Amino acid sequence: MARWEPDAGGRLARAALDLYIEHGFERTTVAEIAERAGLTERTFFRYFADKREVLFDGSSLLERTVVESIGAAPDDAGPLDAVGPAVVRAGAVLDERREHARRRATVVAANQSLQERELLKMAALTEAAAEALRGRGVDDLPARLAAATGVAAFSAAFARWVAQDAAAPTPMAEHVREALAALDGLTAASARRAAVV
Amino acid sequence: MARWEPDAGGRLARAALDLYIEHGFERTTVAEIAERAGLTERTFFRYFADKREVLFDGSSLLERTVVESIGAAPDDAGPLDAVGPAVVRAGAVLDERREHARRRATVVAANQSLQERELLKMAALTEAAAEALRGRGVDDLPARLAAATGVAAFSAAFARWVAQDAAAPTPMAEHVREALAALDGLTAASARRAAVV
DNA sequence: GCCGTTGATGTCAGCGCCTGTCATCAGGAT
DNA sequence: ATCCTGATGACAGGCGCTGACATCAACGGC
Repeated sequence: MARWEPDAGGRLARAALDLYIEHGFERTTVAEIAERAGLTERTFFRYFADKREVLFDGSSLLERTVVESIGAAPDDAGPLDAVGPAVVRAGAVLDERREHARRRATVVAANQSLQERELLKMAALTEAAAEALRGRGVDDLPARLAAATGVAAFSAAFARWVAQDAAAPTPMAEHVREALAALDGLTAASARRAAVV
Repeated sequence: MARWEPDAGGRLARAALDLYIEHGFERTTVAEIAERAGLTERTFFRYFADKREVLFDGSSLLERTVVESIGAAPDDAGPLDAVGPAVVRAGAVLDERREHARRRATVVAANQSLQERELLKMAALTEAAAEALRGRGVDDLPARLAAATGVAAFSAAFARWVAQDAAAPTPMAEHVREALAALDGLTAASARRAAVV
């Protein structure tokens, strides 16, 4: 027989999300989370670096997905052509956990310090994508910019995916494709204008 | 005669930056900052929301510059054509305070929580730019994307501006122009590829 | 000139986040 | 049987940050 109840980290993460939704992030103490999970505050901090990080367990999966997808792009694909499908695949990952992702998003949207942490995760995702592009021989500056552009499309798509309130919501992956298409439209308009002038 | 020494906020901000550089952000307490400024800890928190915010006093100036510049763009300018010059002007603002900006950047680069705050300010800048674009009649999605793209160019330029270590450094505004040019190159390559396929 | 108001600052108490350190103790290895 | 390992608990303490109240020079109306 196991000495302790299994999956302490998972129990903590679930208790935290539930309490953040019930009472709000700031009005929830780490001691309360630990108590609901049947553990102590000290143990919480052995599993998660801080009170915010408990909501960001899945971000490494997004990062892996994007990096692998960039690596799997055809050799002759340009930076943007490698990043686009990668963020679409990342969007599909969120579709698989739609309910959890949306619950989590409502909590994050209600608290500035959580938004900061989310931005840091997006920045890490951007940096990982840029590194994957450099690994394909892309120069530093275009790699940074292509990565940032792709993540911007992902983020804009995420905002709209979360905001929609339909019975049959449009999948996140589709939102990402729309954002990428809008991006194409933007640059095409700019290029046309430059050509005219 | 004034009852107190003038410019309490400025004294606090200078003391904070100096101490963050001397001892590091985490190893500096708010009480130490206040003491150096000849004030108390409680007064520090009357001027700045938290220990990090004291480094981000100038961000509202960047935001105003970008918003005004977008508003001043020709009526027929596309979203990207309005955002590009705006972030170049924002870059010029940093050039005017080069030494301060670089000292500040080294502190921020050394601490994760400061990077989070910086990302939040960049997100606020992005949102302000998007709002300015919507005010020009641009739809929500392209406004978000154009704003994010411009800020991405600004951020990439900033990273390279800070990293350079030359006697006669390239101005930030020039770095921003290069980043915008690289963006054009990226999208042009992608469009060419799309045309071939 | 008196006096009430104003506003920047000080003082104090306290909560919650987070960390370092040591103790505990069931299960596995030798 | 003994030792070791690793997850957990217990405790103390520092620091960030907040609320509440006190202080007191300057200012303005009278």
